[in-house]
Amino acid sequence: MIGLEAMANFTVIAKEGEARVGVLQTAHGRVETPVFMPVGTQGSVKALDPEDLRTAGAQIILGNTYHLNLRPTSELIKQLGGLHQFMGWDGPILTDSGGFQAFSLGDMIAHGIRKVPNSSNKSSLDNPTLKPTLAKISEEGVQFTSHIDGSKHLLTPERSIEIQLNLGSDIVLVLDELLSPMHNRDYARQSLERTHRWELRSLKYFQEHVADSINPNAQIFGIVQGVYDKKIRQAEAKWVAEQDFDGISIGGSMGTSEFYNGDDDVTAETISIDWAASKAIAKTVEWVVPFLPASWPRHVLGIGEIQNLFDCVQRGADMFDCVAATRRARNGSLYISPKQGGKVQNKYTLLISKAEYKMDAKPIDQLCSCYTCQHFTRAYLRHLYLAKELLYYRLASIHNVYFLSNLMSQMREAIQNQELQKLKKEWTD
RNA sequence: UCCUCUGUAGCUCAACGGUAGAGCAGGUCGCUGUUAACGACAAGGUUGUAGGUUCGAAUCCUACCGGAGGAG
Repeated sequence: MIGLEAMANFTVIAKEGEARVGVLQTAHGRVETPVFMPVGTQGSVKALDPEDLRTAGAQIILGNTYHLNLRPTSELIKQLGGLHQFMGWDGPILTDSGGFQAFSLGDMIAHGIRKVPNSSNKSSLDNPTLKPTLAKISEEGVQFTSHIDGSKHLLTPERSIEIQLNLGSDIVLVLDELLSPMHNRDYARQSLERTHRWELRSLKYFQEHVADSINPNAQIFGIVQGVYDKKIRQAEAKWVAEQDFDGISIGGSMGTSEFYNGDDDVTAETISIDWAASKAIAKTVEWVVPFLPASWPRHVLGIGEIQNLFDCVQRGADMFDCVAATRRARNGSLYISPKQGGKVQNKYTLLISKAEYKMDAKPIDQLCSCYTCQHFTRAYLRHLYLAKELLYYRLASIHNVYFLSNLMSQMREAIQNQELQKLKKEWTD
């Protein structure tokens, strides 16, 4: 039954400064925010099944338009009842539009850069090397060359939404283009105008087709792009805020480069790549939030390192997705709390491969109540990791997902008690 | 007992008589809308031993020691 009294999809229930606790209603249940969303690119949060996800505290997960449409195709998934049914996850799903792949398979390769620059890849920013890419952008959309079989696929804004509706996504994202720190201002301006057109095309297609999709109560989020430039970001935020979206994703949060500088207390002379990696993301959130409707959930795309979570929540962000938790887990990097040695410098992680854990009978984190920490030692996990035992990937991923879910839960409680600053201090001092 | 082959990094193997290298293991790191169970870096050596030939030997010769195979 279509709700006559169009219930708000998002309700803010507590605030501390700009930070807020909210409840997001989706077609597959409610989500308490601020929330961390594990990434399940290909219809699976790598190494975890839906039950693992639940016990690890995941409320909502992310799926991917580009990957799922290449394989097994969104039409197949639709025929099998949609992504929820296909993968056995009955909770909320947010789907990315494929915009990130246009970037990561395109200019990110061409420019030889990483999403978030750091000192170790500064040289590549200084010396771009042009390499063959798998994605080309035009007004029509993104022309992909499949990384699987080399076949060509045109992803238009309309097609992106069609795919996401086929998947039965609860939160659909408009197709956007990310800007690389290597792009010049001319390119940036043209790209942003094109992204506006893509967003409107996405929205139109969504409005015309969602009612007939397998998830008629799906929502659609706009995306605010822009570079690391205060004025541009705010103008973009203003534009997106005027459109008929259910929420917003803040995209292109990727540090910065010497080309852009919109911050008052940073000059081209003092800016550094390291500074950018740690601060630019939070600054971007800070800049755009005042221009966004308070009733819109605010999602920061692709962000999820612990310091960034604190910085962005504090500035009014509600939702985060990030591959870091699960990728780090698989690569031997496991989250630890401050009392266990976690700090900004080590990104709140330990490297389980280190020789010092060879005989360590303690859990990863003695304060953690995840399944892994309740049952297994560092020594055992190190052994599994070095032996490349499959069990390692599951146990490590359970821990990292639980750890971030639990951290977000602590943040929600802290905000309700006006103690977010105190909690942040405990983590960052 | 004889014949053949073979001894190089912890392991498996490269290197025309001309600066001994690689993969793996082990070590230290990196990872932010996943092309990522991935990637980077450093370390690691009296080339089985003892002689000889040579400007120069892991490489050629001799002996010994260790291993594999064959014949008896």
